[in-house]
Amino acid sequence: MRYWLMKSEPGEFSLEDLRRSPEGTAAWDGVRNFQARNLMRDEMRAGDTVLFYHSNARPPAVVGLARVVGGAYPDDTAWDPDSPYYDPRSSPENPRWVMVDIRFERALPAPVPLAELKRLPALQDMLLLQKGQRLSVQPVRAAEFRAIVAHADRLARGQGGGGGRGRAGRS
DNA sequence: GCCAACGTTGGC
DNA sequence: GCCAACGTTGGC
Repeated sequence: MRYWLMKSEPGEFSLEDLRRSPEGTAAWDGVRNFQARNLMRDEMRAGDTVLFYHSNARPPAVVGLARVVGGAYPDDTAWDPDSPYYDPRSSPENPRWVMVDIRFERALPAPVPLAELKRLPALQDMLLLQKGQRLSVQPVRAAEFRAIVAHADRLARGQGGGGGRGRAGRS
């Protein structure tokens, strides 16, 4: 099972929008970048876990978890002239873009803002944090995934920081 | 709103 | 194949 991070602008499609979708499931359409497409098409599998990231938000943050429902299939919004994702170079006979279905899993107990991610030593090499990096679909290492979820739990308990281990011997 | 960084396009 | 121009992403 692999881990991914997928970006969406909450004004376009938020984690809450996913939660309210039928069966909590929606097609991740509109990806128009070859590298992101190839990852969805060639690497994503049913059962993979997705970190749902709100980009262009205040603050930008990882806000929840989702599950990949199945493998990639043609993105039909590319064939719709009325769609903002229309691409005349794609056709049903020769689809250029693909999408996957993802299902809402849960909101994190607290969003983990980008600034917090940057503070965590375990995430120093995370793709999201590399300069100039802007892939909307990106692989995440298992250790990175665990660090983010653990930090969300810490933030929810109001323990904020350090990015380190929990305090020992609390009473 | 600004702008750095990046991807894509298309002329040559 | 090169590369300038352009459009987009996305944090700030």
